[in-house]
Amino acid sequence: MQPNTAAFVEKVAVFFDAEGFSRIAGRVFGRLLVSDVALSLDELAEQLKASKASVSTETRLLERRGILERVGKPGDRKVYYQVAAELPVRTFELRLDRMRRFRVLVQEAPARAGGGSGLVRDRLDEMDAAYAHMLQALGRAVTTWRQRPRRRAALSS
Amino acid sequence: MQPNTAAFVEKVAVFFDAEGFSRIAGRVFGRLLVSDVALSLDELAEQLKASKASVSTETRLLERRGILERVGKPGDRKVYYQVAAELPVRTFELRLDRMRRFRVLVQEAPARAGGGSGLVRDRLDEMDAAYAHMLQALGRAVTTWRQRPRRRAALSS
DNA sequence: CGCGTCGTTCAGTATTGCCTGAACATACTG
DNA sequence: CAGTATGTTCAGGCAATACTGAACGACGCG
Repeated sequence: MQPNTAAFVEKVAVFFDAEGFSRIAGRVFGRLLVSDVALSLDELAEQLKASKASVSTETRLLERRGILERVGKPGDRKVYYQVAAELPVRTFELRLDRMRRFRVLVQEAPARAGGGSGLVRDRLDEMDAAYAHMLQALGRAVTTWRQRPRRRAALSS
Repeated sequence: MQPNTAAFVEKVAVFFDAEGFSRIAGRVFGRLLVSDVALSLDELAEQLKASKASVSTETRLLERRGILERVGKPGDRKVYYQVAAELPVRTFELRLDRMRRFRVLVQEAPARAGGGSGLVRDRLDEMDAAYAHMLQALGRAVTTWRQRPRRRAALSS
């Protein structure tokens, strides 16, 4: 692996770290982001200097979140990982999910659910309205991106 | 502090935890979110059963991020904290920042900066375009929210 | 000035959770 | 069916860091 690539991978790793992921998860993602071929567990473990155990755990986590995909090769028992086809959309949906989860937290706040009125109530209502506004805008943006006009793409099937 | 409130505070705390903040930072924010008066360091420390040292550190962190505000009371030397006035806007701006930071990471990826072409290059270009699209939409949404028509608000000065 | 109040800083501890090696499960191969 | 390759799970070590108590500094008041 080129030193340039290694540096990039590490940057992605610290970013993921700050986002609540493990560092190895970030390395795996970063590595696959700049790979033009799918990589096996062993390849990832070796290139990232991490144990196969960690790589196995983290790849499955990332796969569950729709960030990675497993692919097979004919006549090969190994599992290969690559970045998800709809990666950008997927990452935005993950962000949307986080926002939605926080919104329900606000909605279920006792000061709000319990009726009543006052400063706190108003504040929470405003938060909720703001989240409604932003979530709608974000959802629409994802949709328009999905439907964006594309250059003639290579057929994949 | 009511048990309901304590439960809410704790929920916010675990959410913040997952977002990379410390748990106490989450507790402070959660508590202030449902308080109709600004709270002092000592009050926060006591109610959250945390040391004044931690609360001091975390409040200053949250203040630096524009999530909290310090306010004073006439004839009182203490510092009181409350949730920022423009809280919703601020939280979205923080999310925007994170996205922007990741975008520059992608833009500076060696496989992209180094010219060339191919699958990886296309993927990174697509990521960048997607981020451009989403960031623009988000920025617009924040603006429209800022300019939203409001009910007659109580004058604050 | 001296004293009490308040906030910050810092070294040390405790806890969390990341990461790993080794054992285990499963599936293929000859 | 034995042997091998591959992926997963798990207990334990270890590094990072969250949190605290105590010392410190600053400020205002009498």
